[in-house]
Amino acid sequence: MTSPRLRTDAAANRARILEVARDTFAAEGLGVPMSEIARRAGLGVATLYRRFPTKQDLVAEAFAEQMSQCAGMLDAALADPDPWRAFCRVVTEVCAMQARDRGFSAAFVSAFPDTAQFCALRERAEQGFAELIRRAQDAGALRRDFDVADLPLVLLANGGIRAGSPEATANASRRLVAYLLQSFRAEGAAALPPPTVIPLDTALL
Amino acid sequence: MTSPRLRTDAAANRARILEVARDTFAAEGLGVPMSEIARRAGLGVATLYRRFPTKQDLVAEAFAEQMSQCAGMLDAALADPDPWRAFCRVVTEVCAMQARDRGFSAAFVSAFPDTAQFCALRERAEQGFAELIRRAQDAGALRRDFDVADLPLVLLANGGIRAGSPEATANASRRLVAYLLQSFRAEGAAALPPPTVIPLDTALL
DNA sequence: GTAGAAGTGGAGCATGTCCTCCACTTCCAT
DNA sequence: ATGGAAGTGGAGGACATGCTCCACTTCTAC
Repeated sequence: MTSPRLRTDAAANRARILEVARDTFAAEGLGVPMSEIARRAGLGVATLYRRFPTKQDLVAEAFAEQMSQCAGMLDAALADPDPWRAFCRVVTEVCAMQARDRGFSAAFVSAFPDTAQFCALRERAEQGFAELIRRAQDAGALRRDFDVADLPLVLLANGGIRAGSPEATANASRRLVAYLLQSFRAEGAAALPPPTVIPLDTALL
Repeated sequence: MTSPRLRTDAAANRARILEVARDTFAAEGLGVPMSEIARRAGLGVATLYRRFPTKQDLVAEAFAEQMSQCAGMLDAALADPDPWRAFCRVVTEVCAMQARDRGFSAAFVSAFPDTAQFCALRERAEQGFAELIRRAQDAGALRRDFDVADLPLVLLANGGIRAGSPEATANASRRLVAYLLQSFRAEGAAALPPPTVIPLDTALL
């Protein structure tokens, strides 16, 4: 991939850029200008663009780690013998991650429009989550009319939560997720309007 | 207020601007440039700025109607003898409005930072909603740990819902609200993380 | 040490948005 | 009808942001 190895100083700079980008995007969202990232990394803009030809590229690499972290969470949940707990864990953890990282969901749609790698990851996530749903429903814990499309719904809703401080946001998100998980239980389930497929690309501004 | 009355043609233009602005903001959000609004109204930008010195002013006036519509919904709900139905109605209707209008929630925080009129309206809405909560809780329909701060939470979450078409958005929003209302019922209420006060100004981008 | 490839910085281009300026046009009281 | 206040349009100033160009610096293989 990165065939010709970078000079040592360049490699260090590249790493610093990514580190700064991760922190900054997490704290302030994807709206931060490239020049600001460059400034914080103590570099010129040109350097930044030499490593990451476009802002999307930078965002994509900056969030790659969290991407696989998500996949890891799913695998862990799939290994859990208790289906309801597994389901809750995934929803809770993904939402917590989203609440922690301001740019996370935006990165999802803005940075990986249709790279093969991303599509594969998404495909796997969908199938894994569908499996979790099936198990939890078969165990009688999750309501029968819960739909795969309800996960994007939860993520969209959770993505809307933005309180003042990071802590406040995290708290608010936790409470929302707790509410939602209670309504996902099979017990008192009353009728619902039908689910809606949500096209990911138009979902987030 | 508008002491020196406008010339008839100017008044007509002003009205047209507001009409166009309402439609455009509702359909495409507040991101639409002023020049675009002017173009659609068949006017120059200067005219627009003469009537509404700043974009905020235009937004504020464009959404004033919906503002009072909200107040009306609250009054209607307060007149409802069934506390739970009243509570559900307010949540459902406000969320539906928000889902219908892309600029609605953004307008709330961006356009009325601290005009006296707006503060008064908000104050009244908060007190009215608190009253609805109290009644529904006293009737044993609404869970005891539901907090006033949960309304902003719902609005924030609902504001995050953006599917492709207006219809899809409306559907998705309806489903989310249905889920939430079920978890707000007193019956199966399990423990929740504590509520968080949400500073409105920082809430929406 | 040194040549030259690799890397760098900052000015600056292109674009988009809010808003202002001012020469021109339109309405209305007389 | 007409003078002048009220209204208007579009160019363009100010600013922000993604990205490029190119003269200059730094590293590293020899």
